[in-house]
Amino acid sequence: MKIHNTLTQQLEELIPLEGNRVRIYTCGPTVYNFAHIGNFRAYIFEDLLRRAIKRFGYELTQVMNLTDVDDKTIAGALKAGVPLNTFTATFKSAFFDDLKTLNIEPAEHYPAATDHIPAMIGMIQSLLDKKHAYQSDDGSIYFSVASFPSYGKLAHLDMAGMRPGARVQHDEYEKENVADFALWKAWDEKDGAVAWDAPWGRGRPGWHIECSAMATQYLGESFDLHTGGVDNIFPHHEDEIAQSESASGKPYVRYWMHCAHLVVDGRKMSKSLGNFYTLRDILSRGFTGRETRYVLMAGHYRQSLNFSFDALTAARSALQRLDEFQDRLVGVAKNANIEQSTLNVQHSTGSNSHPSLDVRCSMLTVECSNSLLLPDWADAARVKFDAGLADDLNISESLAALFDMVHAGNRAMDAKALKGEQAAAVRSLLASFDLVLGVLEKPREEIPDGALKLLELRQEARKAKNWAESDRVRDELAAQGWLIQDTPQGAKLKRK
RNA sequence: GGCGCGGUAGCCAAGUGGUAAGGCGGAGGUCUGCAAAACCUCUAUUCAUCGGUUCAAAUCCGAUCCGCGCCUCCA
Repeated sequence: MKIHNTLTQQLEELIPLEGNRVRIYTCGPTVYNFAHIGNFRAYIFEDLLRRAIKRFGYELTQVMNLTDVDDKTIAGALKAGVPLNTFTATFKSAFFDDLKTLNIEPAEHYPAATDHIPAMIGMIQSLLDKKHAYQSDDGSIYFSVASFPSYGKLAHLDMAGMRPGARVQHDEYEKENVADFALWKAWDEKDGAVAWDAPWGRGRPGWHIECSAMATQYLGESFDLHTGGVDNIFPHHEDEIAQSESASGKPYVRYWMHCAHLVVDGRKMSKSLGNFYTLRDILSRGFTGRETRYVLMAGHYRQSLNFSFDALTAARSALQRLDEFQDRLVGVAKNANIEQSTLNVQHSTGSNSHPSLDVRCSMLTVECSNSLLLPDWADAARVKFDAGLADDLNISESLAALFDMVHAGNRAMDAKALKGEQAAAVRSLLASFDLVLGVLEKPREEIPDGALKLLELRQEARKAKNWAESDRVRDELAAQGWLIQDTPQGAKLKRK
């Protein structure tokens, strides 16, 4: 599997530092508000990466941090008049709800910053001891960029050529160098009750230190992969490298991956611009998490994605086509009396399941036992699907493989050239694709008895060639939101 | 000013030297009592513009135009 490394600006083969396990740190949300779809673009990119890594046979440990102490969370808690942890708890919980809605697989660890203050203090102390950090007059601790010669290597910035701009805050006059960044912020009135005691004084951690400290605790001083949005490259990730490598004396991360921004109407979407949609906004307009996931996933992660409601509508159509195809496969398999259990051997159901090793193995076994049954076009799709993923998550190629397969499969079924066992094998292949895509599972639709009765009524009317009655019943069902789909195999109901 | 990304059909989007994937939309067709749904077929002689290299360029080189991001706490 090849991935684009921000550090080297090149495609590189992903090779874990230790054994078969990929250790990955993904920058998570600051829990001061509902996350917006731009945030979720990043989390879905990370989810796709995670699932692809697993598909290629690696084991994986993923950490996603929750930033629950910073200027914004403190300000939010103050405004709401509640303690910090009460304030952030709401948004932590909302975040996990949203992950479920988007069928994002849970990471192995979700450390919150406020639960790891001692680890941060330890790392800062080590940096002070090694003279990589200093205390300013107000008591804050700063990292000295001058003490880390390769500063700027990730963002490819030449610090010597950088000029102090107007954005440098007035209150940063205490720093030795404008590029120096806070490891620890001395307590300030605005912080209210939010403070911890450190050997050098009371205060709270700076932003970057939490990621370094928690990554080290859960993944070690050196690990494989670190991801985030492009806007994190500088200064956040650059600073993480500086402080982590200065503290440990070891290389911090081997591969860095960053996803491009999502834009709305061609403009950067950000909380500060206020032109953002939360997942809840999308849902309230009648779109589903599944459709949203499709849109956010379907573009290459290093390409900026222009979000639109038209794209959601297009995703709905594409997903319906995939659903039809699956239903059709099941129909063909059933006609050949392929056992239901074979058809159901499949993927992670729902967002909570960890496709554990067991599930994977059984999945692979099924795929193996079925692979001999796969028609050539399906096997070609499998090869192309994997080739796309292995090429720096070229999801477009993988999706093209999927749709090629749908097309070829429909043609084969039109020609009655697909045997029941083959249909079941193709269905299994789809299920294995969905271990990565997470969008193929059709939400189960319970059809109420009333609707089924009406459908029967219509069938009787049609048998009797009573077209007026048949059409009346059809209209009645339509009024209830049901579409009748007359197929050679009989009439089916479908939600409009 | 520095660094970086991008401009491919109505829309979205792959393709980094060998003659334009895929999705949505649209147009025809099949099926059907009629419809709908579904499926099938078709839908870019051309890749921002202009030059150059090459047997061969969307792909390489140069120039130009346009859009976007980062350059201190925003995924």
